[in-house]
Amino acid sequence: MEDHAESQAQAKPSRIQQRNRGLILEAALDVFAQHGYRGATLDQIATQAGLSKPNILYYFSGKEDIHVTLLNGLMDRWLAPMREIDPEGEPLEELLSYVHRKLEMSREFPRESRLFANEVLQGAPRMRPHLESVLKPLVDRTAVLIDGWVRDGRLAPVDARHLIFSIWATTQHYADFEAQVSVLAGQDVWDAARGHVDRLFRRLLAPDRTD
Amino acid sequence: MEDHAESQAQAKPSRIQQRNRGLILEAALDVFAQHGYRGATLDQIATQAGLSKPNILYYFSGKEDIHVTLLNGLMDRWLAPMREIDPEGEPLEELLSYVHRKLEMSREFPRESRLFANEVLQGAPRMRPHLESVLKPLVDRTAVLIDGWVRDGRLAPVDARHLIFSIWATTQHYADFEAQVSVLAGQDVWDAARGHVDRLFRRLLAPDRTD
DNA sequence: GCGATTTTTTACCGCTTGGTAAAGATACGA
DNA sequence: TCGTATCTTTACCAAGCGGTAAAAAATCGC
Repeated sequence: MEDHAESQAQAKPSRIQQRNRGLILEAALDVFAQHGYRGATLDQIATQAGLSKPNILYYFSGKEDIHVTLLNGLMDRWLAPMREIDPEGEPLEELLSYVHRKLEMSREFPRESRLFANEVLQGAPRMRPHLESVLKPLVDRTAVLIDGWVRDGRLAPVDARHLIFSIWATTQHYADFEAQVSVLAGQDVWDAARGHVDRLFRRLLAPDRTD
Repeated sequence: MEDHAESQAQAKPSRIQQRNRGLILEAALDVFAQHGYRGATLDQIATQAGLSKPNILYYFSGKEDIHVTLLNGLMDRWLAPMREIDPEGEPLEELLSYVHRKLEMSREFPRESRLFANEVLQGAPRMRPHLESVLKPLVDRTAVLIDGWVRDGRLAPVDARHLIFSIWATTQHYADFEAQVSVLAGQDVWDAARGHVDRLFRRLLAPDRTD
């Protein structure tokens, strides 16, 4: 317990600690995404991670700790596409790029999408503070940006917040409702999805040419 | 046990049976929609229904029985808006009416929406047969109808199946992700939502005037 | 190599879960 | 009113849950 820095939590996680915490979070992502918070069990997570249950509780203080660690850690990656919208860019292109980045995230990280979906579906009991403190400011800022673009006539009139909802809904749908989509869609789901959402939002947002 | 009709399951549910099965299903809808299948408990359902747990198991053979009864019973109501699309109607109006009916369902029956969302999110383990046998034929039929409209130039070109996904995604989003929407949206969410989705799909679907 | 620390395992615990047995209460037809 | 069928309650499990204590094992600084 001879810390160099006083009143500081343990500073340097060992190699083993890093590796095992990683294994646990990876396994927990799988299990939570598939069964939701209450449906997931520590035994499942432990088995999937290749560790024993008490060993997991050596690295995390409990089930909830694992869950919020996952959620908070994912938030940044999840919101990155929106942060990348360039206020100086061409409005239509910026928003369409955002749509495509979001769709790509659904394709590459469906578990993360389902983890959030599960949490929000159940009322976001463990994430609401984050929604208020992180998501809301970002959305507010983006909405102001979009409103400005609309006011300048560089985008067709649109409700910025509901536009954002639509983008989230349509893109995340392919990850969250994959069980349904796979029953109903043909092959090349993602190709068709890219073409469809591009067309959908292009037609919505392209300003009517009045020249 | 003196049945008139032989080899028939009990034909006439008594008043009490009807009432209590109804109470149970109503309570279970609440609980399942909020916590998902594994997160829900029979005790919660029993308390909410005002009955004892063993009494609930007198009317249903188990937790799963309640769940599939709910799901199957809801399927019809849930798919009704799509069935109401009139092949003889004006394409754009028919599809926009469908969108509005769907949005109205999200507003009026958010629990039902979340129940389905939970089930599909988890891979539709208890509903996949229904998806294949009921949902898929209906969607196939509707897609053929839409394809025809597009071929006749009465709708702008669109991938029928992905159009349907978009309609589901955008409208159900307001029910399924209400916890998020309520943090981010202003007042009059539903008014704004109606205007937004109408505009979104009108611009997507309205054929380009080439006269 | 050795003492101290970190990591892992074994053996549990109290509680909740879905579900059951069987007695008791209630409703109902004759 | 009485017997029978329906309904409800009480008292329980066995299994699974999240979590803990403490000893054993592995690791690491020296």
